[in-house]
Parts: sequence; structure tokens; C-alpha cells
Amino acid sequence: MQHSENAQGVEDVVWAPPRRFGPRSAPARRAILEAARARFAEDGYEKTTIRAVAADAGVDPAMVMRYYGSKADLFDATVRVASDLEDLTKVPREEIGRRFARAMLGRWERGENKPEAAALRAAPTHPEAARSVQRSFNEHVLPALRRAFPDDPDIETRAGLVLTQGIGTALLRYVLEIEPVASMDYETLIEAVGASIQRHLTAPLGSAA
Amino acid sequence: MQHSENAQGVEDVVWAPPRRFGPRSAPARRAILEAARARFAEDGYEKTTIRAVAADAGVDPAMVMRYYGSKADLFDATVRVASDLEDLTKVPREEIGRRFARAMLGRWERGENKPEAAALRAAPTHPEAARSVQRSFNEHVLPALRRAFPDDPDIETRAGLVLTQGIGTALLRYVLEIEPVASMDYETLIEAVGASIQRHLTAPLGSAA
DNA sequence: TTCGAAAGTCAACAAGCGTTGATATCGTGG
DNA sequence: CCACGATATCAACGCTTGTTGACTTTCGAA
Repeated sequence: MQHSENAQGVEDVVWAPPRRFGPRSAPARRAILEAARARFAEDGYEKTTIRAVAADAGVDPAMVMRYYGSKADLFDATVRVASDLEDLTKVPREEIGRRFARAMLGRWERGENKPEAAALRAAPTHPEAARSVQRSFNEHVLPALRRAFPDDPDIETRAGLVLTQGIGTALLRYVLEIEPVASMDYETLIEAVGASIQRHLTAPLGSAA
Repeated sequence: MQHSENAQGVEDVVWAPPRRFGPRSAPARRAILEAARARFAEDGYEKTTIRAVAADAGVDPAMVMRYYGSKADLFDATVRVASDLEDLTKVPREEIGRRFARAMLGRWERGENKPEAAALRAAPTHPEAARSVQRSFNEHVLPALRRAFPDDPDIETRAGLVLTQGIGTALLRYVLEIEPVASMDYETLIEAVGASIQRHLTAPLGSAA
């Protein structure tokens, strides 16, 4: 079950501000970014402080500003991530819903989702984070589903519906930890969410479409 | 931190000022609560300031503290609301999903949802808001569905799944305004979300439940 | 009319925030 | 060796926040 090419834990696509900084500071920059991901994912945008990120990374707060410009820019760097979706074109059509649910929720279940968690946690109060969710839909979810259903004229509407089910599940289970969703058996959850997504992808759309 | 008068004070009340305040201040208290609802719903917990609420209500910031104790207590008063769900016992079983979707999303669509919006907007960063979502599930969603499906042993799991679909839709359409969900035709949305909820309520549950 | 409590005003505190600039230290090329 | 730019440290700035206490005004009851 491959989820991404670079299984390398922390990919070093450190969004580099030009070349004003030599390679000697790479460890510090990486430590800052890692600490920022954890803090933003856990506390959201407002409650995350530059000072706390710096302390977690073991650097001076001024270094954070030096390398990332501002708190807003640091957040942008935090949520900027590749996170490709599995190729669904070779999956049998009846299985796509389940596979999509697994691809989306698996990252959360395994805890390899700091950027997504930061974006989702911060989205309701930080507009830039909401735009990041929109971008993730435009650049990953929608294209992947379009490739799987190339001749469906309503695929955009369907993809939006898929996202409501997927993000709703992630929010309740992993961010808000609402019971019984948070403690629900994972396979049962995948089964139900996958079937719901499958329905959004294939069932007839009602009303004026 | 604490705002209690320690020795004599029996207990500090959470939401409604007991009768320590005369009826002459009722308009001000109501204006404060209304302004707080709007601000919390729009900006979330952290970005909402006592000063802004006071300005919107046309009162002095100190009045907000006087009548509601603290910012956290003001938020509690904001999200404490009845919002009963329609009685679903007389609805045909095949229609319950659609009716539930309408009951849940209709309030949002009509904008009569300030307390829910405040709770959902603030939930990812303010734990008390997340607990308010949990309470709403425990006290309204789950009982309503239990009455509609009294003999289903998995109704709690099913109700949780229903909530993932319902809250996911509300979040994307009304809070984050993610396209194409935000601009989707309302009846089309109800049809799809209602059918998904219906599926969660009636389809067999997979795996070990 | 008088008086006391309720209602409202005002200024300030202490703490925390993002951010900045001056300064010290390191590491390497000449 | 020295020098110079990159790297790191430090202290502070200006601002906003929740919250508080002293003060004045309002108003109905005695």
C-alpha cells in the first residue's frame, strides 16, 4: 500500500527563500519547520506562538523570523506540501470509494499528516488555511477523481460531495475527537465512509444539476 | 484566572446571571450576547475580543465582564442553546435521511445558526467548543435517531457516521466556503447528503462492530 | 427629598504577542 | 594569520489582550 514516493520521513522540499541562506543553517530551518508543523497542527494558528515554535526547535525566536519572514509565511511553508493521491485509474470502479477513503484517512490514522492537520485545524479562523484546503481539492482530489471518471460531466459536484464526507470524518475523528467516531473501529469506519463516497461518485444526482 | 469571590460566594454561575442583576440591564445583556454570537460565529474564539463585542453591543468592555464573568464564560453562554430537532418517529423510514439533512442544514441555509456556527468555528482550537459539539450530539442527534430506530443496536455508531456527513457538509459549505460545495444548488445538496445519511442509518455495517 | 443599590464610565495594570535592530560569535576563503 | 559574511543572541519596541478597581451617574423606594 504505497502512499507516496518519498517514504523518507521528513522530505527536504524545504521551501527555500531564495538563496540568501547558506546550507549551514539547514538543520535549524528544518527543526523550525518541524516544530511549526506540530504546533500549528495541535494548537491552530492564533494560539501558536513564534516563541513556542522557537523553543521547540531549540533556536532563538529571531531565527524564525530571519528564515521564514513572518508568522503568516511560516504557516504557508507549513501547509505547503506535496501529498499526492494514489492513482485510482486502475482500481475497479466499485472499489474506488473504499480506496479513496483509505488513501485519505490512512495518513491521519498513521499520524503522517501534520500539514493537513495544521490546515484543517486552522482553516475556520485563518483564511489562508481555508484557501489551502481549497487548493488541495483543486490540485489533488478533483484531478484524481477526474482521471478515474473521465466521462462524468458532474464529477466536480461529486468530488465536492466526496470531500464533505472525507473532511467531516477527519475532523470529527482526529481533530475534535468526537465520540463514538473517535474510538470507532477503523475498518468499520473505512467500510461506511468508503461506501458513502462510492455513493457520491456513482449514484444519480437529484434535482436540477 | 478565577473570578470568584472566594469566602462568601456560593458558586460562580456559568451562563445566566442569577438575579444579582436587576431587570433594568436586560437590554444590555441581550445586546452583549447577540454581539458575542455574531463575533464568535464569524471570527472564532481567539480572534474575538471583548472590546469588539462591547463596541458592537454599544456598551463598555467592563460591562461584558460584569455580566458574564470572563471571555470563556461569555462563550459558554453563546453556545448554550436549545435547538431541538424535528420529531422523526412519524417520518417514513426511507425519508428519514433526507428529512434529517434538511433539519440540520436548513438552519445554516437560513442563517439562524449563530450558536452552532460559533461552536463549529471555534471547536478546532477551543476545547470547550468541541465539548459543545459532543454535547449536541449526545443530547439531540443521538436521542432523535434512537427514537426513530429504537431496535437498532448499532444506532450510536450510525449516528456518529451521520454526524461526519452532516458536519462535513456544514463546515465546507458555510464555514470554509469551499467550492463547489459552497455554491452548489441546495436541493441537489440535500438530495445527496440525505441519501448518504440514509445509507449510514440503514445499510449493513461492515467488519467487527 | 434622601439614600442606597444598581448601572455605567474610565483609566490603568500585567502579561503576552509579533517583530526589529544592534551586537556578538562562528566558520571558512584569502 | 586575518577578514568577512553567515549565523546566532539579546534586549527591547509598540501594540493588543483580558481583566480589575475606583469612580460617577441613574433611579426607584422609604
